[in-house]
Amino acid sequence: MIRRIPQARERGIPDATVARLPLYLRALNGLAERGTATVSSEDLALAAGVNSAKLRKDLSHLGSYGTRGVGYDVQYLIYQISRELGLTQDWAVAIVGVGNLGRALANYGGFVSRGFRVAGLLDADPAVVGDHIAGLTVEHSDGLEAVIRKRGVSIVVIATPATAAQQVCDRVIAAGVTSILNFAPVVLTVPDGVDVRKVDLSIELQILAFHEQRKVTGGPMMAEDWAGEAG
Amino acid sequence: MIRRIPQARERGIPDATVARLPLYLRALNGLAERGTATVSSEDLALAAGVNSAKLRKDLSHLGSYGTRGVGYDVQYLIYQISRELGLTQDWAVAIVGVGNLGRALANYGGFVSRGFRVAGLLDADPAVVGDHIAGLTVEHSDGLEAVIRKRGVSIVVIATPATAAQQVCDRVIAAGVTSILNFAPVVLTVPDGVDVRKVDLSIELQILAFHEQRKVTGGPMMAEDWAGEAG
DNA sequence: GTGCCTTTGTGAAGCCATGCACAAAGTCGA
DNA sequence: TCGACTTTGTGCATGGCTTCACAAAGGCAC
Ligand SMILES: NC(=O)c1ccc[n+]([C@@H]2O[C@H](COP(=O)([O-])OP(=O)(O)OC[C@H]3O[C@@H](n4cnc5c(N)ncnc54)[C@H](O)[C@@H]3O)[C@@H](O)[C@H]2O)c1
Ligand SMILES: NC(=O)c1ccc[n+]([C@@H]2O[C@H](COP(=O)([O-])OP(=O)(O)OC[C@H]3O[C@@H](n4cnc5c(N)ncnc54)[C@H](O)[C@@H]3O)[C@@H](O)[C@H]2O)c1
Repeated sequence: MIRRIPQARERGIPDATVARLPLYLRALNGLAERGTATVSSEDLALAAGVNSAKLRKDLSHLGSYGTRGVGYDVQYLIYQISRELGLTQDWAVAIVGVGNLGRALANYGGFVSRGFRVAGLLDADPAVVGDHIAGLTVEHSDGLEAVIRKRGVSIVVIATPATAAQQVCDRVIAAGVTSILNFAPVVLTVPDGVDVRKVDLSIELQILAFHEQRKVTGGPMMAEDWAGEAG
Repeated sequence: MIRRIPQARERGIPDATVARLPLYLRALNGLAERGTATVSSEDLALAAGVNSAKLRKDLSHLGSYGTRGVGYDVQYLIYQISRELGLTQDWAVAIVGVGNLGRALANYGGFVSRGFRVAGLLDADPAVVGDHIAGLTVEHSDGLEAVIRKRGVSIVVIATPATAAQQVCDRVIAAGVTSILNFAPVVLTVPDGVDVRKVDLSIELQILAFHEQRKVTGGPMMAEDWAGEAG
């Protein structure tokens, strides 16, 4: 469940816009690497895979950073979006649950390059505790609260089995964390002010299957034949 | 974008509804495991973390499967949603790119339990080819098209580096695949009729960082109105 | 400076999703 | 059988998001 953050309206940036800013940032970084100095909304929209009017409206929420007749300065826009997203500062992230998925995340370099620093790996399994992964040592989740407080962890990634997720969630919130990324297939219950985002790969596959089924058969199998089966 | 022709029949289920059906299904399975026979929209909505009116409207798109005064039959609703999502049939999935993430996905049991069968693991690295993971042998991605055709793969998961993603995408589409789940941080260009869903963990973290920053400082660092807020 | 050309920023319209509120429909006990 | 009670299914209002279309703004050539 994703709770709405009332504060997001303080500067009036719609949630839909915030969700696209990282997309623009990625496209801009690609342009910067190729040495592009300025880019029009049309070209940037193409690179980001969105409508150009939508892109302009999104960017207008941050300020008037474009030049009419020219476009946007790539470097300047990268900075402005990064600042708006809070990527100009360093975020300490802890990963709880170092199984298949937790290891993949720990080894992933794409986080660090975006200002996210993995500051702790925690697991409840003694067989896993002590493992060295990506330069870190897995610690026992008994020390979860201590790790969060001592290392200034502000974002926690939950990659435990579903049965442990709510318990872990409660503990990290009690320790002061208000931003959680949840991979466990369970609806987390959290108090107001805590932001939970979820990633459920199984749901994505199911959505694909829905559309795939429609392409092949035009709908659920034998839809009409089943109409009278209820009751 | 895919344009749908509205039929006289209620075959047009809104995307927002489709995206929630797996959520309901998960909640229903939890209820079924605990032996619950019927459930009201209120209770099911609570378990799924949505508004009850929204849940009823979503379910109404599938048909009138509830009983007024009683609620919904758990087993029957599980079947109806599964059928609508196409989970009553078996989907063969191939994972391309067997690195950190690809391995985690291959080892994950949550796919198989929902009707998705991993039918192939493919990688371009000879050092990886031949590895045994979750009962499968990693094959060379040269044989991508053959694997897709021979094993009836209809959904492909791309877990390669970003630089290889578009190329892999083009190949699987040429081989007839029209459903792709992409983990690489790039915008894939595909022809009409091909569905691409993306999962970008980095984007999720950036969205969390945006909200986290607002909680802590009230906005981006060095905001123009910073001085005026003192006092 | 002047005029032309490109591109931004945004008003306005349309679309879709959400959630309230309630009549209709069905259950259940007497 | 009947009436009280519960819960569904949905009409409708509200609000947010998307897209179009264009005036205003700025660069550039001369
Ligand atoms: N692997 C995938 O591709 C994938 C895909 C979708 C969803 N998921 C979900 O992500 C989660 C993790 O998946 P996985 O494949 O890594 O599972 P896993 O079993 O390999 O790893 C889970 C880890 O969490 C640890 N753990 C258990 N309870 C804990 C606790 N209370 N505190 C700290 N650590 C604890 C376990 O010791 C284990 O190391 C699961 O909820 C799974 O459903 C995984
Ligand atoms: N690991 C994570 O947690 C994570 C998180 C977010 C995004 N991603 C993205 O997911 C993708 C995979 O991440 P990873 O950590 O597993 O990377 P990885 O480097 O560990 O694995 C990539 C694999 O793809 C293979 N490969 C390369 N080119 C190929 C080709 N043309 N055909 C087939 N296979 C090919 C490589 O041999 C390698 O085994 C990347 O795009 C990454 O940005 C990963």
